[in-house]
Amino acid sequence: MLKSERQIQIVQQLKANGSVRVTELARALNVDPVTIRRDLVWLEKAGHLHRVHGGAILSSKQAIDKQTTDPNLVLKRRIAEAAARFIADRSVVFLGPGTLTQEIVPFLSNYTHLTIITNALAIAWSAAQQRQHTLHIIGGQVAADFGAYGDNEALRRLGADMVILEADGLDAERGLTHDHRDYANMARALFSLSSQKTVLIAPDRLGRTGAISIVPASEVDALITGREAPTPPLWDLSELGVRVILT
Amino acid sequence: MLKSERQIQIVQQLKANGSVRVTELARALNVDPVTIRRDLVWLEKAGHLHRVHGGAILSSKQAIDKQTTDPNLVLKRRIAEAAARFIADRSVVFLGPGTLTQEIVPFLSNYTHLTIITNALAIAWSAAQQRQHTLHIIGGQVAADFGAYGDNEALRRLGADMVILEADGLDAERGLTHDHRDYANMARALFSLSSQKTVLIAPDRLGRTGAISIVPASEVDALITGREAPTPPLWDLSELGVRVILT
DNA sequence: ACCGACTGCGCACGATCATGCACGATTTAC
DNA sequence: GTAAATCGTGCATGATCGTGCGCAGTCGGT
Repeated sequence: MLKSERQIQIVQQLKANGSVRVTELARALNVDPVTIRRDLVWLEKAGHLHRVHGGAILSSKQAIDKQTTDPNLVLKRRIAEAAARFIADRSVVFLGPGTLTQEIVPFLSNYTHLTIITNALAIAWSAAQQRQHTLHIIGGQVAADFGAYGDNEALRRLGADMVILEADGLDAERGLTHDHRDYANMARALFSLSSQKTVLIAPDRLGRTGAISIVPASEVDALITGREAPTPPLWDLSELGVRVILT
Repeated sequence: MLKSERQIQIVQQLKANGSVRVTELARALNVDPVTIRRDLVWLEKAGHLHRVHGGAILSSKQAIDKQTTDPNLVLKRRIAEAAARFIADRSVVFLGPGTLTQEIVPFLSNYTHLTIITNALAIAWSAAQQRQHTLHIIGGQVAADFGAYGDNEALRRLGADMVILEADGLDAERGLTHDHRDYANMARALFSLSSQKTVLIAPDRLGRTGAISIVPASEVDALITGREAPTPPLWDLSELGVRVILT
């Protein structure tokens, strides 16, 4: 059994019962208790549970999570976790606004130090809870709809090892697209921050064309999406030099 | 049963019945009374209940507990509400970082429209929940200790009808002071945003002198503090042209 | 194909924690 | 005032935890 599969099992059982025990999990999943403990340590850092002696219980934040009735949250977390693994420790990373990128933040608590730059208020707020990192915010007017802001002038002196953005569409002809004009313009400017451009996209948006073009598909270095993605567009993208990560 | 589960059970039963008895809990949860007692000790330290002979009852603080753990919050809210009344509707207001200024935000929900500028992450986050206002953020590196940031260059093109900051000390000789050097320097720059400078200060800090000077007392236009403030320094300040509001 | 770096996992060991029992001190009830 | 209930605390014991170490599988590069 894969580590990630096992951890999903743990979280599921936790949500079903409200608590889990190390010994029971070890017996049920047929692994050593120490492995379960390591899983719990990881899951606690990611904010999925609260560890106690003998097992783990739902974290207080988790209770709120149940309220957010986003059915895609599991998928979003999956993509976000894959994106987090893509980030090198001690590097400088830019996180753009969006619900997908936002889910990356909890997975960054395991890193010893990162320099996080963002223009998304929600990301800044959650990243600020992790004290070990350096956080930079790009100022400007906060847009009511996607809670981000952008002051193009403020970007000029900034750079990053990698830029992570999300998009509404990606196909070989029209390239990376978004349905919102302001977002597309901002994304275009943000991509100039780094030569390493990583894009998160929901699997059902692949092959779809959004309203406004951002950049040609060939400029995207890495694409992270779910394994439900349809194969035809993936082929085209790989030929354009886009590294595709399915998760 | 996990220790934490048992404690949750205890708290739930306590909230349901208003009181719990050690012997009953011990029998119901199938553990030794001494274990229950230890749980109660722990829960009392955590503020969840109040121990009495034979069991435990709801702590009197319990009702207030939902609101806060900060004993000064009532005072802070009082000062913040007075400050909010000072803000004119449809105006441009700058809110500096701090726990006092932060409490202003909830009182702004009744205004039809404000333009809020801030460099405090916590304030930005809570202000963003009120969609009717325009929110500007000043970018820069987020300081770990007071969660604010400041890029002096970004301030140049900004202006506001009023600036609201808080301070650690204010007296006639040394003027407005703060214990934190970075905050003091930032506050000095922020005051340049507006000719209307309003300062919030805890009443026990009046007449006290903080580590670093910000501006002379005469530059402060309005001072908002609690009615517990000692009279001697207030007199001096009034003579310097500072409008003093007690609440 | 080979090989070094990396990762996941199990085992072992000393440290820590949770719990029950015992016994003297304290409180409560009548 | 006295007896019973309850409490605090030291101690023993078993369960659980943290961590160093070694082994096996994986992956990218030569």
